[in-house]
Amino acid sequence: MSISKRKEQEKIEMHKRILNSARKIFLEKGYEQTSIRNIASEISYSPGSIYFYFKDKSEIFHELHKEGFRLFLSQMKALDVIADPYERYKALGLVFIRFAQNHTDYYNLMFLVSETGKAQGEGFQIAQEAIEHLSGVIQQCQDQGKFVGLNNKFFTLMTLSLVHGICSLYCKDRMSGFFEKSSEELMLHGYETFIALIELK
Amino acid sequence: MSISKRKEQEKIEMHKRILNSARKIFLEKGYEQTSIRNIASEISYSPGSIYFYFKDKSEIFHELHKEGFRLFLSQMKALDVIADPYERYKALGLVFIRFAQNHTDYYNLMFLVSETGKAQGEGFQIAQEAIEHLSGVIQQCQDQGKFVGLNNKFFTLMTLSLVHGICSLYCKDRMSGFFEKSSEELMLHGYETFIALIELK
DNA sequence: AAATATATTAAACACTGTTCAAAAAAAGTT
DNA sequence: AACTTTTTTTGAACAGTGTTTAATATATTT
Repeated sequence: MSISKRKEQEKIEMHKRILNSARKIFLEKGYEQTSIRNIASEISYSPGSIYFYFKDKSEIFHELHKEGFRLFLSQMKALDVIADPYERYKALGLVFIRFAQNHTDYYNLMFLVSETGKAQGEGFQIAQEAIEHLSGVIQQCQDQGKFVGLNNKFFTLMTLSLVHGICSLYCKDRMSGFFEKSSEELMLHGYETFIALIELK
Repeated sequence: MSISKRKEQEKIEMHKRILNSARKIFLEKGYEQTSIRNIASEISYSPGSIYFYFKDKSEIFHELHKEGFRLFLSQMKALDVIADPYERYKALGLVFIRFAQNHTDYYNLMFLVSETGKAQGEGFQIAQEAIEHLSGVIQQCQDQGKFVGLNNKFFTLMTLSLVHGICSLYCKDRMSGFFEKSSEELMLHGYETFIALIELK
């Protein structure tokens, strides 16, 4: 029994080792520029071996995709300590922005790389969890008389779009050069302008 | 003289023929899934010949990239007939959304495909033209007492982020499934929620 | 020790972007 | 018309890609 357990453990560790190698290269070079052969040689394995642990390249990607979302969700939920819903709402946007800044490569992997073209099935679920969290906080704001007369779901979508838009422009480097300030500053200024808009509502 | 002119004409037409083939495949399959061999075989040419007319794959892409921006800019400028700046501002967002709907593949090519990683140099310029156009319309709104006390550039960036965010989610198919409505409806509802927010400003 | 199950590999297949020497076609010159 | 030069086109080659698979090595069980 302990032998088969050890075997299982070793299989899990191999799984991890591949994922570590893949994470490093994926985050560094992006989806297309990462090859199975690169991932394998990084851990001194043959390319074929990878396929013993993963169905294909896309499955490795999805694992990291989910990983990114788990990290992201944990940073969102860390804000639960903020008592006031509206303050929490505002902080949520900043979590988004900070995540895009500190984990640009993850952000790309999670939101901007398309690979299969189709929606991500599994990772899809955890993404939805993040959205429902945001929606819940907005509901709490509305319960306190904020954003009255505005549909909760549409407002959630709008908030999401705005923050994602800022982060997308940042991650694709479409922001620098447009104005004189740094991209990091611009993200915050853009978000603050949005906050200034809803401040009265 | 007329011979060399004809030669030149033929070279231009070959250029066009390659671009037509490339456009078809690029818009259908995206950047990575389009191969030089595909483009060539579509017009019954050898792969090597493509390189007589274009430096590399990326140059073909950039040509289409610029093409998309020209189309986009023309749709923006068609709104110049709207006299009221604020009405024009609102319509500009809808142009964005409609463009993403009607030319999803162009939108992907223009804003979401990254290929080189670096900012697009040439196509960059025409993108900036679109931004300055938006900024100008916002300035006209501010001249009429709208959006007072808000920095023009930051407000431009915010508007751009919001609309681009909506379109990005749409184009990457990250919108359907979240709520019960169709993606097309959601785009409009999201934008209308934003408009409802700034209506009072 | 033999048989079985598991894990790993190298080679192969059909692709990719790109280069380049050779061939073909067209144009210019005598 | 024949010869030369230039322009255009080609197909093979190179180094790379994801993936499959038959052969091999390792480890476990009998």
